[in-house]
Amino acid sequence: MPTVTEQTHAPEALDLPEREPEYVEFIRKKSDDFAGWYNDVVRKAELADYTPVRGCMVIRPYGYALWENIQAALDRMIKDTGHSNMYFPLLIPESLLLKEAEHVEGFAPEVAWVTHGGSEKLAERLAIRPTSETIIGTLYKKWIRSHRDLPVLINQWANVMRWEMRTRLFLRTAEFLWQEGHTFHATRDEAAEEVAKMLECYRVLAEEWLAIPVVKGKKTEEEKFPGADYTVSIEAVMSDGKALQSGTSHHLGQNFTRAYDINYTDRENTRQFPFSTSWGLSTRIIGALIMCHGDDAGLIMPPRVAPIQVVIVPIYRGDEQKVTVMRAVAEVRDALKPVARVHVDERDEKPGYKYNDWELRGVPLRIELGPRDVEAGHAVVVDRLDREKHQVPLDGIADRIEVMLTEFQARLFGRALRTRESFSVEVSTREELLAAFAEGRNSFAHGPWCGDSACELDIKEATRGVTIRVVTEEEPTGACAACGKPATALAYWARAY
RNA sequence: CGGGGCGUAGCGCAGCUCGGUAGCGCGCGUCGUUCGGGACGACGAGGUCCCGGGUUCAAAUCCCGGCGCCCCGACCA
Repeated sequence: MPTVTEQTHAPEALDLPEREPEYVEFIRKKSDDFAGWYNDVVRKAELADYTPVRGCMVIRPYGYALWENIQAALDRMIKDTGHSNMYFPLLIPESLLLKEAEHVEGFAPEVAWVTHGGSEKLAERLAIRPTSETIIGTLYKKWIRSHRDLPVLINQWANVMRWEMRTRLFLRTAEFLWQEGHTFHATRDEAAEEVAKMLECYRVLAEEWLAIPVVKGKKTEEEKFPGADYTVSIEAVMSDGKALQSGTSHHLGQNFTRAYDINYTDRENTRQFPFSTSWGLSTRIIGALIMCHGDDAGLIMPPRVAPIQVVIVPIYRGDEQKVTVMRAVAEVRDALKPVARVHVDERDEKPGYKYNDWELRGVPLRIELGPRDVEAGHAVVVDRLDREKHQVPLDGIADRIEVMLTEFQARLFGRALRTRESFSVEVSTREELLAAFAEGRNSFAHGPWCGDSACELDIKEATRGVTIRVVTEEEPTGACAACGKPATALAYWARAY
């Protein structure tokens, strides 16, 4: 300890820890206020913002670049599994929407209507699509004639609108972007195969691209899509312990094809109704990414979809150093281009400002390059997950960065998996199930279930909102954890977004 | 749809109780000094105080009526 006469700093500085803060807080703390933290991250990382339009957000360039990367990955999978993209109208005549009873009932409360064209009142009002089964079915009625026309495998990337009571950026907005796949098949089994195949695509997207571990399973009667025979989904656990449905795939049976009179002639020359499916994944998945991976410093982007994977922050003083440093920066940038999405931050700001800024935006790797580094022939690479600083030789830096990005992706997934495990609890009695959610606690509970809707609603009531996210094929052991009746499935209970 | 909160500079807010020149912080612009974890100084630009009525010599402030947004519940990808 320095004596008083040796002090070179303000006296109070001596009482503070030696260590510099690792980051500065510009956003609310995740542990204090999860919802506030989420909002701050979305807006300050410039993913999205509110607009003058009720419940509708603007997706800003950084957020849209992320969505485009997600889209590109999923679009590839959709095409590789034999589907073609097309585009249907935004507006759906009311009469079309009304044909499938359950479907209407499910969506009616949240449909927005167009009632006028110019100054003229329309004879029939038009719904702004909340989903497109009805318009697509109506058109395919014209095009499906023979068993030779099947299967129909199509997808569209579109916006849809649902007049939600309460909205949250990305998680629930009145207008959102998604893809909706729609297929028609000759047999129930073939449609079932399709439903499973597309859910698997969603799992791959979530786990392998977004580093979000998910549970695949079937929705209960309470939670399934209006008009579906059954719905399957991928469920992810956020870092606050709440679950988020992140992609769904529906077996529509013949419900829609009967309602819309879509039929074909089979080999035996008899009239048949095809079986249809639909499946969708929306910009909501970005909300999952944020809540799954983010920390107190902001976002953490999975490298495979990160708009910027590596950011280079040049450090220099004066023009002479600038020339030397920028030459090295250009070399590193060019070396990295073939292996990574790289960005050089040339803004006229101090390095510390840039560090915080890029951490908030979740860029996986940051390269700091200053005169000392150029001199020594290395770069300082800082990892967004643990903020460890690594000295990496400039010679062969691209190979090293490529490996680091791959490792980052795997570590991020591992971390998310551990988070989910920390909320996971196996329950076999009602007491255990209720305890898992006591006093507003969040858990991801799994245990045997009887399959009864009344039982599910009873738990929802008793816990103020806990629902069965999915049930899986796994063989249940023991009696229903909720009510003690014989179990028919293994269920996952959680509070959900 | 129930409950709560808020509309004042780009953003965050104070001022309103008790009417009298519209403020603070951040950000923004110019210049200078700075630059290895959000620097500092000087000067400067920026306002239908959500809208409409009313009271008053005078309204951001008081009264009446709208509108909008956010948060918490019920419903939902």
